[in-house]
Amino acid sequence: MPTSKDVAQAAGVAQSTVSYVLSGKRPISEKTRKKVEAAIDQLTYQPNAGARALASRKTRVIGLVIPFIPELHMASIMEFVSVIASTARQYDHDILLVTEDEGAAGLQRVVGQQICDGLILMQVEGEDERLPVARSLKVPVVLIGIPRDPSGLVCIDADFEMAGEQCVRDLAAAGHTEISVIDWQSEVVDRHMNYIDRFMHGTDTAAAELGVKVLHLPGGADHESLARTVDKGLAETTGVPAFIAPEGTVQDILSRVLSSRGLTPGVDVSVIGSASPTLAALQPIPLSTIDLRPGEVSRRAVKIMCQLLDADTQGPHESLELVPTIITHRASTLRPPTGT
Amino acid sequence: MPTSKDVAQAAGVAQSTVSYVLSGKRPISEKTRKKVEAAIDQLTYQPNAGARALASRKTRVIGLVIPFIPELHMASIMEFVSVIASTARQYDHDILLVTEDEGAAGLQRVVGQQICDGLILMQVEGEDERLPVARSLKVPVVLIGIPRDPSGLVCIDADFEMAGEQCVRDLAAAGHTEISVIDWQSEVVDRHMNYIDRFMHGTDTAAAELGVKVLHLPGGADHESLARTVDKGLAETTGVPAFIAPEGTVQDILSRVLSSRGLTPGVDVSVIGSASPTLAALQPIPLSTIDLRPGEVSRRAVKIMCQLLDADTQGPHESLELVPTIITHRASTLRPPTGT
DNA sequence: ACGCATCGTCGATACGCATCGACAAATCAA
DNA sequence: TTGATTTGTCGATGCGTATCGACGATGCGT
Repeated sequence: MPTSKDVAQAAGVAQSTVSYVLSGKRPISEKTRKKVEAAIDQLTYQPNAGARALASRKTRVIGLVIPFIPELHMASIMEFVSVIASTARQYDHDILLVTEDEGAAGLQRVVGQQICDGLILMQVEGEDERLPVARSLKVPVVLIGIPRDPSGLVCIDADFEMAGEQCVRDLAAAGHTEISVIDWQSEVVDRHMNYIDRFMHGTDTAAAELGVKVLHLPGGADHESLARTVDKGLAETTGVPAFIAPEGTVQDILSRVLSSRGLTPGVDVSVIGSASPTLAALQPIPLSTIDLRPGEVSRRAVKIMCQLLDADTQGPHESLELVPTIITHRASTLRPPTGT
Repeated sequence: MPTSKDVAQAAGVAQSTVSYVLSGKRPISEKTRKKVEAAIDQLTYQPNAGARALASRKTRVIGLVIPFIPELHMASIMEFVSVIASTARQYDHDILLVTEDEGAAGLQRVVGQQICDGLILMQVEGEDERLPVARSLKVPVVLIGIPRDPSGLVCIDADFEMAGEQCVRDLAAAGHTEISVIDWQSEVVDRHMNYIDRFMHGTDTAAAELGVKVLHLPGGADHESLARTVDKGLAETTGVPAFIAPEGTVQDILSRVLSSRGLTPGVDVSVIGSASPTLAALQPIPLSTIDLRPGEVSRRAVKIMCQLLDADTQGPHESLELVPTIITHRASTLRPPTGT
């Protein structure tokens, strides 16, 4: 592997000059720059990351703490991971994976060893054992998710409250007066995922305002328990039933249960799920969705992180950003009565 | 951040002694070791990764090149990623994410900058633009997937041929003589994923041997095109139809199509899908599955990589490892006739 | 008791880059 | 013309660790 010294020699300049050509932190004459760049190309020189990190005290690596809760919809997590990695590259950073099974100690490790300059935590819970650690770390930390006490932390998430409101408003506008909201699976609820409460609060707010009834039902991961849930929802509904299923795994099962009950979404029942536009369109009956915008949340998380890294002002930052959700009507919900 | 020099001072020894305590590469007296370890604890010292990499020429980081093909089943990719990361930690290594959108240049970058000691490539295609690069790199590369020409490469994958055989044998044993194999979606097939051919070859081999008929049908990502495919399969079958759907996204849709055709898996149709045991059990009708063992493949990939890194013998290694697949009977396939 | 191998520790150096101070040359103001 | 600045480059130093050679201390056999 060639070093900057080799480049310097090939270009007939000092090593420091090569460094300045690369960083632009001092003026360099056009002539010298050309020479150096030619030498770099010719040797296919690439700066050594370790040496760079050692000298500059910046690794240009961001640690990404990924959850691995089997109950969660893996596909959506992958969407976060993928977008975060791509976006990081746009800011000339790389992503180091930190798995949950190391727990909070993992955070201390990667920061302590100075493997990365900052951390992004996914799937932050209401009360998260990682929060005290996150607060005490001397590197920027961005949370995806809002803990119960976000003080001293930088958080970003989809606006679940808005999402809940949008769903209820949309169904109410379609003429529904009784709406069943299927909760996340109990395994997830028990982890005190704060976004669940926010979503439910949104549905209730909108319901109270519009004078419609919202029924909260427990979610479930298996066909049978979810079938019971659905039947309960159906039993308590007098008009055309409406379901909101904000979780990916739940909605897959839901649609099957409904069809086994002889109900067709968009005709004698309304269903709103959560999925990307692409996925929604692939369903047998195009699914009306509430888009929680994982891609946008990911992009902004990385952006915030990189801003914090650039600013590198030490003060304990604190901020909270909510990404607006988007509701999209498709064939799985009743059409609003036209006219009037 | 404390350095090994600080530790040395606190323990009253030389910096090099601290280093030897940590690495164990030279004998250290019990007394000195205790002193040093106490100082390490007290200062909560952690070695600086950059400096370590610079001096030792080892980063203890493995680059993981993840695909991001929307057509692929994201959930299963996440399974790979997650297990790879956890396993790497067991070997005291970390995982750096390299996204596909950098293409082959991304590989050169992370290796050239010496951000990582080796690469694991996921989702390797039959003809992959990354292969020539992989061969030319001077670091170990492990491929998950088998390219058409695996010479000079270290590959590991599930034994798709065995999987195809197992599926056909299993259905034949249950009395089926006509079996429909639903291919991967055309977007995936067009990428020349070698595993598809291997799977199909396995089904054909077994079919020829057992004297049963295998019908290959195109997959599809949407309900409508897959429905056509299924109908074609049904039309060409005289007895009880049997379907093999080795792809996650396809099988989800398949089950709905079948139920909309009035067919019940395990009763008047057999279905074999691919899923982890946990997922399979959650289906409305527990799904008979061919387990392609992503977790095991991931673990072995990391293990191979770490062995290559330890051995650090330079010679161009070459190997090919196939992980046996596991077929599991559940309720979605007919029971084999008992007795005789 | 003597040479010799082993043990345990130290000091010095290299790893590749960023950065600071110094300095010569070029530019400018008066 | 001269002093003050700016521009462009160089040399030296430090970042924190691993590792090599050296060296005193210890244990061994004879």
